[in-house]
Amino acid sequence: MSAMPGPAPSIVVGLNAVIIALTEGQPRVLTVSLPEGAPIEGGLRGREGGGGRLLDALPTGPLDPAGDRTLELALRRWVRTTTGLELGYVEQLYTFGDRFRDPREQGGGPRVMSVAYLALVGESQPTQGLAARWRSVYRFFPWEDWRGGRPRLIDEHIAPALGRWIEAAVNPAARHHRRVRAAVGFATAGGPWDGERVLERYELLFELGQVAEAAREAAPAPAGVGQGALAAATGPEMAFDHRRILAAALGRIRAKIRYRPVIFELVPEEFTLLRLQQAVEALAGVELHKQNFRRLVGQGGLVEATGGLEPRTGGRPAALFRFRREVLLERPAPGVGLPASRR
Amino acid sequence: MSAMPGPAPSIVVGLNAVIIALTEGQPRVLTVSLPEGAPIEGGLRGREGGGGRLLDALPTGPLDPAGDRTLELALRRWVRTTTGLELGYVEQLYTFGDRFRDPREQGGGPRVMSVAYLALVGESQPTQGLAARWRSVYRFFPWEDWRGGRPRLIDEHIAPALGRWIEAAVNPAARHHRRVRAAVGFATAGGPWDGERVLERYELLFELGQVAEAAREAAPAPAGVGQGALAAATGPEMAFDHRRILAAALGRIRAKIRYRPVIFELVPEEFTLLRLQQAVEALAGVELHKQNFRRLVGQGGLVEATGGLEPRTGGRPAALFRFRREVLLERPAPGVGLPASRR
DNA sequence: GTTCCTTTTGCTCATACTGAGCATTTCTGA
DNA sequence: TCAGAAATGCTCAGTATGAGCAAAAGGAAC
Repeated sequence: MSAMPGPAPSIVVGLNAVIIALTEGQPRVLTVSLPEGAPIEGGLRGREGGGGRLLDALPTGPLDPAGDRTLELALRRWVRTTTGLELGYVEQLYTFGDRFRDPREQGGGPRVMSVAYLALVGESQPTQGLAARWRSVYRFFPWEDWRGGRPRLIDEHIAPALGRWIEAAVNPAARHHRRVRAAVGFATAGGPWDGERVLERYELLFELGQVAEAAREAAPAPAGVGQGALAAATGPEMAFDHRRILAAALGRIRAKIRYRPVIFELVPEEFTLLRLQQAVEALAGVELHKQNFRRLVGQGGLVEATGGLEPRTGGRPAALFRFRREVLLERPAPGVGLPASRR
Repeated sequence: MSAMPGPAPSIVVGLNAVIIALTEGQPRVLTVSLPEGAPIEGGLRGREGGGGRLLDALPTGPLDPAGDRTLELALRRWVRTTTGLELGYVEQLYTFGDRFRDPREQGGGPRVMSVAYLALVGESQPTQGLAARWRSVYRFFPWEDWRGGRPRLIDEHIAPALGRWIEAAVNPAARHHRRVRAAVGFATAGGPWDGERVLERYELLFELGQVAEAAREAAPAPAGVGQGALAAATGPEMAFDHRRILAAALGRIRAKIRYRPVIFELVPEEFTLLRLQQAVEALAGVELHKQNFRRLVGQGGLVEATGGLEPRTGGRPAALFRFRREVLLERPAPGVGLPASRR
């Protein structure tokens, strides 16, 4: 294909962890700070070396071909040794292998592939160590949090940009295609908001030049907006394509909680129904009808009362519940198939 | 970790295609014949060289690091050039990277990773070329096809093996754990059959030593059953871990048709509702209630009548329908969320 | 202690969706 | 012309869902 100068091209494979926890009612992701321009592979590294700005990045580790028996075991071990975190639920998310996702490939560097994993850890896990920190997921996707109602950002910033983009199509067919993509992704045209299309929306914004990462592709600044203003509007950029990976992870979790009881990985052993509901709301990004949520998980056999009470609720004490594992035997797809949104 | 002799270990990355079509009411997968012991990477190859038996394998191609911009584009191109097939729907399935999935790794060969893709092609696509052939998917998973009722194989062969395996647990806790796995996977204990747990079931059978591939792991033949008898009961083996990959693909499709209109990728532009239903049934592996299926896709806005008629039905002519694309704008997850099974 | 506020919990009710089956229509072939 | 086959139309009970009212059970202020 394209002729590159330099040594024979090669492939490097890394493991990538999207580690999600829930604290203070916010979904959080474990990030590290990476100096701009650092290589994509190689360990959870702190603010070592490098000259550029510091960007948030997902922890990325090398894959030792002579190491663990499976990729998942390798990931678990590598996370344990570098952060001290013991991962609970782990699933493979996606493998990212676009060319030039590590810009050093331009200069003859290897093609860098990342096998990304999604991991959930209980909220009590300590942050321990290094330059790792828990960041709110919605910091990077402010348009995905509808818990306080439809985010202003959408009508004030995104919708106009979508409108300009639609109008700029080269012909009616392309315009129609763009209109459909905008409508499906961002629920313009009165359609429903689909919380699971996180990746689709991020990639659409990228194509529009409305996320800070887009400016890296040598594109001209989009219609009168600087990179700083972009970050202020649609969230800070992350290193490499890590925001894309995080978007894929959020979409995956949102889908998963509906048909697998993964939400229980993120709450303590015993919990009140309100806490459980808030956990679901935090991930789904929408508020739910309290009584119906209670009916759903209770009559659905997902939880059982422990008999205990949580006294300090500010009102009537709340009963404590635990996950009822037997549900796995009874229902094919036990999850919290979201009840009505609250507004 | 483990100390291997020989040169520094390295990693090889390949692309793997599970290409599914629907012909004669059967879901089919494109396979190639591979002499046992051939290397896992490198091209869709025919019956060239090698001395051993011929095994069915999934087409596997190399990844050129300096090639296409994305992995998906690389896959499309490679399939097009080697088979002439123009893929329609394509999605990344999973990345397989267990150690020793290519047995040559034992002798110092590289760790072989495969990024597997799931692709759907219309039924009219020609088989063209080489040693590629369309195989019935259920040839490899006879316990997954419930269209003629609960497969005999389950009660006559699998359930007894599960029973022995449960009893052989080392302690009560392990026994309970095994019992749960068996119940969830194979709907023993009266629970529901979950058509999407294809991979889980295959891996369980593998662990039981009840699929032919298990014998490759230097395990002793399981309680009085030879490898040939195994293949006759639970289907022929495939090369490497390709049957595992195919299992993952079948499970993924079964899940997907419920919430995305992918079934229309496998059916002609115009179709009768019975044909559409049979397509769904073929993939889901269960029979559906005809009138309710009709109601579901019709009132769900998934299809619209073209006005045409299909005369030779053996009875009253059937109306022709087409996929109604506008549904994407109206519903968040349009699919054929399966109506009641027929029996 | 009484009152107000807050939160949990219980319950109702209309509507939509699902599983199941009966009945009618419209063709082909004997 | 009649029997058979398949498509199509329709009903009906049971269940699930969206929405909201109301009682119960605590704490805090007075």
